[in-house]
Amino acid sequence: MTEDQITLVFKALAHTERRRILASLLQKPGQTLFDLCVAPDQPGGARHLSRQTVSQHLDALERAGLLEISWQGRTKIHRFEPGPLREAVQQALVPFL
Amino acid sequence: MTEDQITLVFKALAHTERRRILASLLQKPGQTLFDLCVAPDQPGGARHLSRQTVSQHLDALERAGLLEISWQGRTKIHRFEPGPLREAVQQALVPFL
DNA sequence: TTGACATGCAGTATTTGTACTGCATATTTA
DNA sequence: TAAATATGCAGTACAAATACTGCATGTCAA
Repeated sequence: MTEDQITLVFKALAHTERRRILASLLQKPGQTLFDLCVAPDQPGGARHLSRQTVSQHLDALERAGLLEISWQGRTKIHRFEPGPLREAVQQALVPFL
Repeated sequence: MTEDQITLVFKALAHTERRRILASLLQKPGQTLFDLCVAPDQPGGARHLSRQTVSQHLDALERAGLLEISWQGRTKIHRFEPGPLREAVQQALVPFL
C-alpha cells in the first residue's frame, strides 16, 4: 500500500458524514444511495445532505477503496470493504498505538 | 471525544508530511522545528519543505492534540502524544476492523 | 549590546474539499 | 410506450488546505 493510498483512507475517515455512512453500511450492508441519504440521523438534530452531496462522499470512500460496489439494474449497491482500512492501520497507525 | 476532535485526528493523519513528522518524533522524541525540517528524507528523493510549511503541519498536529509542547528558552520542543490517537481509533475505527 | 538564531505572524497564490442546482442518462413498471 | 425512479455529469459558490515569501518578535551568546 502506497503512502498516497494511506492518505486517501485517512482523508476518507476525516469527515463526520463519511464515518456515518460507513457505520450505516456496517450495521446494514447493501444499501443504495437513496438508503444512505435517508439513513437515521443521530439525535443531535443533524440535517440530511442532498443526494448529490452524499454521492460525492461515496465517491471519496470508493476512491479510498473502502466500498465494494455492485449493480442490480439501475440501483447501485454499496458494501463496506475493510481491507484497505486494515492495511492503512497496520502500516501507518500500529507503530503509534 | 467529540466527532469534531476525531475529524481533526484523521485530518492530521491524512498527509504524508505529517505522518513523517510523527514517525520522526516517535523515533527521536524532543525535536525542534529545525530538527524536523532537516529530518532524514526517505530514499524516494523527497524535497524538504520550507520551515513555515513544516510549522503549519505542526500546528495541524497540535490542534489534533497529537503533540506535547515544551519550551526551553527560544526553542520549542515537540513530543508525540498518543492519547487522542488511541481514543479516536477506539471510538471510530475499532468497530470497522 | 549587537548579531545570530528560533520561532511566530501576516499575506498571497493555487489547489482541493464541500454543498448545492440543474440537466442528462439509463432502467424499471404501469 | 411513457412515467417514474436511480443514478451520473456539469457547473457554481464558498471555505479550507497547502506551500510559499517577507517581516516581526523574542532569546541566547560573543
